[in-house]
Amino acid sequence: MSRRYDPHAIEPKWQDAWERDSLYSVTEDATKPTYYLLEMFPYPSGDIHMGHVRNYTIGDVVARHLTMRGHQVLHPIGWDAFGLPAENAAIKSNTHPAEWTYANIETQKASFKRMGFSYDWDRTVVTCDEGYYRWGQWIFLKFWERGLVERKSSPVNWCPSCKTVLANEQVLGDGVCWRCKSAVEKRELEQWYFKITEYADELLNDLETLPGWPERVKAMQANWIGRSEGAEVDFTLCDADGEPTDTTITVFTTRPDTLFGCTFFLLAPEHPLVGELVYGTEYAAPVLKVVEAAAKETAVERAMGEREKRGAFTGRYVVNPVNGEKVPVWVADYVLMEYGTGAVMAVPCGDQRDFEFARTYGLPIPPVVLPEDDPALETLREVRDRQFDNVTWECAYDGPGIMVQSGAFTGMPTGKGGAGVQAVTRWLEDRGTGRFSINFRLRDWLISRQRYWGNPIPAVHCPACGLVPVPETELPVRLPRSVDITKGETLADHPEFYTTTCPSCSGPARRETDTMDTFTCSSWYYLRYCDARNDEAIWEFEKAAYWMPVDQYIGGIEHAILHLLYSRFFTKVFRDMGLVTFGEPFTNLLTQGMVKKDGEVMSKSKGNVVAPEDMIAEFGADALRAYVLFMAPPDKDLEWSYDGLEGMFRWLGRVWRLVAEVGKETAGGCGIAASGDPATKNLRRETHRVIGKVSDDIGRFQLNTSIAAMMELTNAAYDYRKAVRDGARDLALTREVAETLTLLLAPYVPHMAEELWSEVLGHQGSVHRQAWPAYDASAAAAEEVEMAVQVNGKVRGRITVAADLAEEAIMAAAFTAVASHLEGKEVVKAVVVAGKLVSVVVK
RNA sequence: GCCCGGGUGGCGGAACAGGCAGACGCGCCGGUCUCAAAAACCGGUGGCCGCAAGGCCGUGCGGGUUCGAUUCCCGCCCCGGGCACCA
Repeated sequence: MSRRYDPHAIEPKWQDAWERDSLYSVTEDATKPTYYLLEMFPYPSGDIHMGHVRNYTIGDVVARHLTMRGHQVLHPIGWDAFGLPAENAAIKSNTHPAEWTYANIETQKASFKRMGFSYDWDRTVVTCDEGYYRWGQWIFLKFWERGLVERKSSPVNWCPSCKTVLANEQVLGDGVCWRCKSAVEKRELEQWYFKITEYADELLNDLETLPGWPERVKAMQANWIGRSEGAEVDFTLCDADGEPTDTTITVFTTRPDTLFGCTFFLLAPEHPLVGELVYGTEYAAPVLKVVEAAAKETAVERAMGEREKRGAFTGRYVVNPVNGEKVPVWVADYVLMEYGTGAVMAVPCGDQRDFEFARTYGLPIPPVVLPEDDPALETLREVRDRQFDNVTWECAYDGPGIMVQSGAFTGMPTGKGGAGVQAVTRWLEDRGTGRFSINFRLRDWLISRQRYWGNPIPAVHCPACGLVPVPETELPVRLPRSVDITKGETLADHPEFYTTTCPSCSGPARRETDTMDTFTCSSWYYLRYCDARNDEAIWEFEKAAYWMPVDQYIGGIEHAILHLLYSRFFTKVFRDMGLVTFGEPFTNLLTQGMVKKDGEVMSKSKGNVVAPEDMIAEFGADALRAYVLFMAPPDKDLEWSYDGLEGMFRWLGRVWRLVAEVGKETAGGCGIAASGDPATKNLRRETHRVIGKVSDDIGRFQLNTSIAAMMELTNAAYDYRKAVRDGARDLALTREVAETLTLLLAPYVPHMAEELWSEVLGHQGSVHRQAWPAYDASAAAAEEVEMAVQVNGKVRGRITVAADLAEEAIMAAAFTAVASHLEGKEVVKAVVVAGKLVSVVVK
């Protein structure tokens, strides 16, 4: 054993030993409580960065801790290995995406082992392995059987840089691609969809069943799903002469109570009726100008939010079902085809956008809802028919109020979800011209991608039979290796791939050449870990039932919607298929903060990257692990500091020397000791206080304070050595403290703890197979406590009293301690807070 | 505009349930050892006043509740993130 702490000597040694002994492989064991701890699996980008180090270290500490606590802990890892970066890298370096990907996986795997992570390597999944992606295709077929797959044409997001379409979730708020950040364009294309909207209600409602998720993430998902209650209202379209036709146009509104204030009607520029309405009329030119301007607009421009509204009159009218009034139909660029029906009833007095539009184009703004304190209410309260056509307001009013100029509903209180809303909806339902309705912002998930390095969609286009699923028995549809991505080829360039016969009629047919969104691969990997090597089924029901749901999931906030929403959707479908019995995959979620340098995220372009490898080379993996945990609570961002890492290494050196000295001291046995002196008592108490603190803190993910507590125990042990000279020490206690500290440290600095346990303290068997130190509350309890004495809120003295002293006696001692401050004053009140302080109020 | 976070020493951060603000670490200052340095160790370290004992101020700002507020309530300011022409 070397005298100094030398991580470079001990870390690789133990990493090899753990691998040799398969120390972290687990199987189902009905006698133990289970715990499934999962960190989001990485994309194999090559080198690991500090974000990985932090994410996986947090998980590793918790996994190791729970194992020592007697749990059967599933702690797997794998690679989210399909995706565009592999294609881009392949083009750059003239290799094949597969080669690049598998080489990177090896590099990353080596880095993870070098960090000492306790993964069950036998369960590794790699999503681009045939044995994995075939089950992804199987899922696609099962979804299809259940009516959850659809191929349809609609306006979609197109990333010109990635040369593929994107799902709505994959376009960031400012209208750019989530991966490459280039501006996304709109294109009308036929694509494959998963009908996630069928689960919209459940995805929203079940958020309430997830108390272990951060509020922030739940709020973001709820926001994204965007449920609105309201009504559908049918407006009858008039012909060119203004006579009603058989055609109705339906709108969705959250405020049917304001229908009487509808003075114009709007269609989205992309609305299919627009061309037909203006064809061959004098209105065609100005309307088409608006349509074309909107079409040219990029998603970035659209995402800018409220801008100048543009529109044009179509020359046509619709009939308002509540009052039979004919209102003009306009095309307006602020109406979205993607939301609701692409048509809107405009109520300028109650909607700010309609208000601005009306002011721009000189359309009337009659008031239909007035706030209780509006002076105009007096004259309008009883007025059923429209008398006032134009408010003088500066902006629309959408708050609660009284309905006016609203026929039979006049005088009724109303507002969002108010009585008026319900009354008008019922009225419409009775006449068949409207109905209660719920609308979601969430759109179906566009899953097809026009790229090579992904999971092929198992479908065939047959000229006779249409779209035909590939039979289950023919899975997998293999992704051919021969595609030359460096020439920009995709599956659509490979006749040997797409030429096929129809599974239904055996006639010539064309295989689908799109691949699936990589988010489909990551939506079920956590289930596959439960039975990763199964070739007969996606997983064995009992094995998934044994481990799932994931007890603790750890990953980045960037997946607050994307991966986490998709996975929840998949799990609900699996439940409906009978593959699992639960509807939520992740019971608890921790979103870890970013690692920053100089206040900014580490990135190559900013040139502020700190390479984990360099830090390991200098201080070892253990110091790096402990450091990233110590510098901030896991969910907060942390600011990297080299000096801080050095300080961590220093502390580990101190622990090393302490345990080494104790090891030497107690090598020949602990003999008799049992001194009852205060220093010894104090150290014993401190030891148990720290056991309690570290145990609690891990449970709360306060890993930074748990390390601080271990530092305090180290300091206390050194204080004891200073206070009690060689030969006089309680060796049994000294040994107990050293062993306790080693056990507490084991999850954090697994190599050092292993070396101390076996080589320095001379135990048999891995420290990681030992039981977590037992916390003894009575041992941690102090016999005497120091209490502060406050006079009028200021600390004026201190008393040290027996912990169980009666309140009157404490009070008496306190009065004595602050006698000078009480002189000549009258005590008005005195409060004793056990173990903390005495508060005296004087006059 | 709406919804979440957050604002505490020179820095990262503590304070679990309203109870002594600043744990722990970094940095800095002083010291021991050394020819010197590194390492290690010892002591100090919120601000102001004071030789000292001690006193006053102090958790973004302004109020409030309370014996007592970083913590609870009301009203603001600033920073970060998410969503946003969603009818």
